[in-house]
Amino acid sequence: MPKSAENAPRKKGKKSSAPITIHDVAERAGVAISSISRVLSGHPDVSERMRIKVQKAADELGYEPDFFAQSLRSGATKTIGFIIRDISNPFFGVIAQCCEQELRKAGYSMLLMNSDGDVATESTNIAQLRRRKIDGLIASLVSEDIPELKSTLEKLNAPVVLLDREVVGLNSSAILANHHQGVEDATYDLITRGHKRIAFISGSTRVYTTRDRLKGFKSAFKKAGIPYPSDLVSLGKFDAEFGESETKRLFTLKDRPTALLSGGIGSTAGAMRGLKKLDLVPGKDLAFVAIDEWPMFDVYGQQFSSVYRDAAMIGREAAAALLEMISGGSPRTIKVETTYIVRESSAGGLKAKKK
Amino acid sequence: MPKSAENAPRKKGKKSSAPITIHDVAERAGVAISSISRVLSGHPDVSERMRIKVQKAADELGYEPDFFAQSLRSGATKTIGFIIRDISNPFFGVIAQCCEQELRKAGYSMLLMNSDGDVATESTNIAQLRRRKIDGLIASLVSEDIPELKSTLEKLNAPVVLLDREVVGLNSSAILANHHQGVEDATYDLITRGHKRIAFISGSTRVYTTRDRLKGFKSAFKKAGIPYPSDLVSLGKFDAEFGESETKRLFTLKDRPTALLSGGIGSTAGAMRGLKKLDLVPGKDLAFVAIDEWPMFDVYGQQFSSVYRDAAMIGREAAAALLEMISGGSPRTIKVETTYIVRESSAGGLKAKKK
DNA sequence: GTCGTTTCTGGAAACGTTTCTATTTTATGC
DNA sequence: GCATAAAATAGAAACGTTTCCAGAAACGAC
Repeated sequence: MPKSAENAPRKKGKKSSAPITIHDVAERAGVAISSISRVLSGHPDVSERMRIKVQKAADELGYEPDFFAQSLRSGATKTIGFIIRDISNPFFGVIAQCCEQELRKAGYSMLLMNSDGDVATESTNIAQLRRRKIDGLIASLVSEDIPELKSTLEKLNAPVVLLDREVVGLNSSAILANHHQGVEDATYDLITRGHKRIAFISGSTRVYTTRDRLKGFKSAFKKAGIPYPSDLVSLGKFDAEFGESETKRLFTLKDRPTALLSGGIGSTAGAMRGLKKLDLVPGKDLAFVAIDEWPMFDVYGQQFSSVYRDAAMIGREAAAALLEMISGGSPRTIKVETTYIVRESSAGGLKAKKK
Repeated sequence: MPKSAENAPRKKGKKSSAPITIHDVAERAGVAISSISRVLSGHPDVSERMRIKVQKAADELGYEPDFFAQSLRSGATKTIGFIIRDISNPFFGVIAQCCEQELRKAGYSMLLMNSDGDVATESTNIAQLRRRKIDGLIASLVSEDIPELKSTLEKLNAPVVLLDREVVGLNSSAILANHHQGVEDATYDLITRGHKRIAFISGSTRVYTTRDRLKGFKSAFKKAGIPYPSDLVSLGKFDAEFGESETKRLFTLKDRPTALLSGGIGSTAGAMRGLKKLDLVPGKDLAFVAIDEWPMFDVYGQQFSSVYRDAAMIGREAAAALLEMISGGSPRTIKVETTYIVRESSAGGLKAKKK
C-alpha cells in the first residue's frame, strides 16, 4: 500500500533529530527549492507573494541553511584565517579580539591558528587554511623571506592582510606601525638625559618591525651627532628567552650600557627577568624603555616608560582592510603611529657612570 | 575516436587556476573516484597495487581534497568552536593558545569567538557555530542560568567542554578549578596575620568560579572562628570597571577593610586602579592578594601575592577532554588545583588599624 | 487577439566529496 | 575445475545548497 515510501528515502519518523533542509521548506511552502534559495538570499526577481509565503514557511520550521552546502556551492566560506605567533601574548590578544569583533559584525568567523613562532608550523597552517577555502587571511608572520612564502600565500587565492610585515612582490594589504618615530623619540630622550651607551634588544632584522625600530634607534644617534653603539644592539628573536640572555650578556659587559630599550612584550619580559637576576633596578641602576605595552599596562607597569602603539586600532584596521579587499577593493598599506610615553623608568643609570 | 570528450564537460584548457579534484586524480590513475576516496581515507578494502597507483597520481597532481565537500558528505567538520568572554584577557589567551595547539595536533581547527561578556552575543555565537556544524565546543560562558542555554547547547549536537562552569542537567565535560582551596589558604593567611576586615571582590554568583571562591573565603573565617565580613563582599562582574568602583567604595567606608582579595584578572586590574586613585599602596596600606595570574606575572607583578591556577594545563585538559568525547568517550569533570603564592603584598594594612 | 517584453517560477545541473550497492576479480577448499 | 566465499573495484546515489536555463504568467502595444 504505502508505495510512496519507496520513493521517499527521507525518513519521516524522526521529528526533531533530522535537521530541516531547504526541501522541507519548499514542501511546506508548496514551491520549488530554487525559489526558497532566491528569497532567502535576497535575489531581486521574487514576487512579494512568494517572499511572504517562503519566509513564513522558513520561520515556522526554524530553517537554517546548511553552511557547508552553501559554501560548497557558492565558494564563499565567510571564514577568515588568523595566524599569529602566540595568542597568549596579550598584545596579539587585543588585536585578535578587536579584529574578531569587526569580522563578526560583517558576518565572518575567525579561524585562529598559532604558529608558535615556527616557520614550518606557519606553513602547515597556511596549507590547512587553503584547504578550508578561507575568504581572507590576517597574519603576523614569523619571517618575511621564507623561500616559498610568497607563492604559498598567493596559492591561497584570497586577500591577505599582513600585520607589521612586508613581503616583497606580494599583492597584499599591510598594517605597519610607524616604529621608528617612537623609538627615535625614546632614544633621543635618553641621549638628551646624558646616555651614550644605550642597549637595544629586538627580533630579527628579517621582519619589518625590527628594521623600522632599528632605523629609529640609529637616527636618534645621528640627530644627536654621536656615534651609535653597534656593540649594544642585539637582534635575534622576540621571545623572552632571548631577551633575558641578551640582557644578562649586555649588562655584564665591561663597559656596560646605562640604558635599555627592549623590543616587544616577550623581549621586555625577558629583559626584566634578566635585570632582576643582575639586581639592577630600572629607573635607578639603568634607564629603561619598553617597546609595546599590553592591556592594563597603566596598572601593572606603572613605572615603565614605553613606546606605545594601539593594538585595538591595529585589529580594527586589519579587519577593515580585509573586508574592503573581499568586496573588491585594492590592497593598501596603513600606517599606525607610535608614541613615546615617559614614565619613571626613563630616569636612572647615570650615577653609575664615572665622570 | 575520443568520444569520451563528450562526457567530459570539465574544461581542460585551464592549467593551474582550476583546482584539482578527485575526478582528475581518478582519470590520471585510470580508476574510479570511489577508489581514490578509499585509498586516501585509509579504507581497508584496497589492494596494494591500487594504493600505490592512486597515491602516485595524487602526489603528482598535488591533490588536496576539498574541505567543504568532505564535510558536507561525511558530516565531520574537524572544527572546534571556542567561545570566550575576551581573548585579550591574557589568562584566556594562554588557555586558547595551549588548547589550539592540542587540537591542531589532532587535526582540528579552532573557530574563535568572543562573547564580550554579553549573553546575547554568546547565544548568537552558539547559533552560528551550530550552523557551521562544529565537531565540538569549548566555552567559558557568561552565566550558567540563562533560560535557553541548556537547550541551545544541546541543539549543537556536539560534545561540549565548559571552562569553570556548571550547567545543571547538561551532559558535558567541565574543567573546574579548585578555587576554594587557594582562596581559603590566602584568606586564612591574612586572618592569621591579624586581619579581620578583609574585602572580597569577584564576579556574579551565577557562575561556579565565584561560588567556589566565596566558599573558600567563608570557610577560612569559619576555620578561624571569627565572623565573616559580609559587608565587604562584593560580587557582580569580572571586569575592571566593577573592580575599580567597588574598590573605591569599599576602601572609603567608615570602617574600611585592611585587606583585599580580587577575583580574576580584570577585577585585579580594576582594584589596582582604584587603590592607586585612593593613594593606597598594596603591601603597605593594605594587604592584597590577586586571584589569577597571567603570563609573566613573575616579572610584571613581582610584589603581588596570588591565588594561582595553571592556565596552560586548563587549555590542554579542555582539548583532551573534548577529543575524548569526540571519539566516543563520556563526559567527565576535571579538577584543577589552585595555590596560594605569598609575595610582598600579603603584608601591610595593619598599622593603619587602631589597636 | 496576437505578438513581443518583462517578471517570475520550476526543474535540473552543478559543487566535490563519501558511502552504499552491485559487480567483477581473486582466493579457497574440495 | 567448480562452487563458494572473500576481496577489490566501479558506478551511482546521496549530502544541501546555488545558479543556470527554459518556460509560464503578466503586461503593454499594436
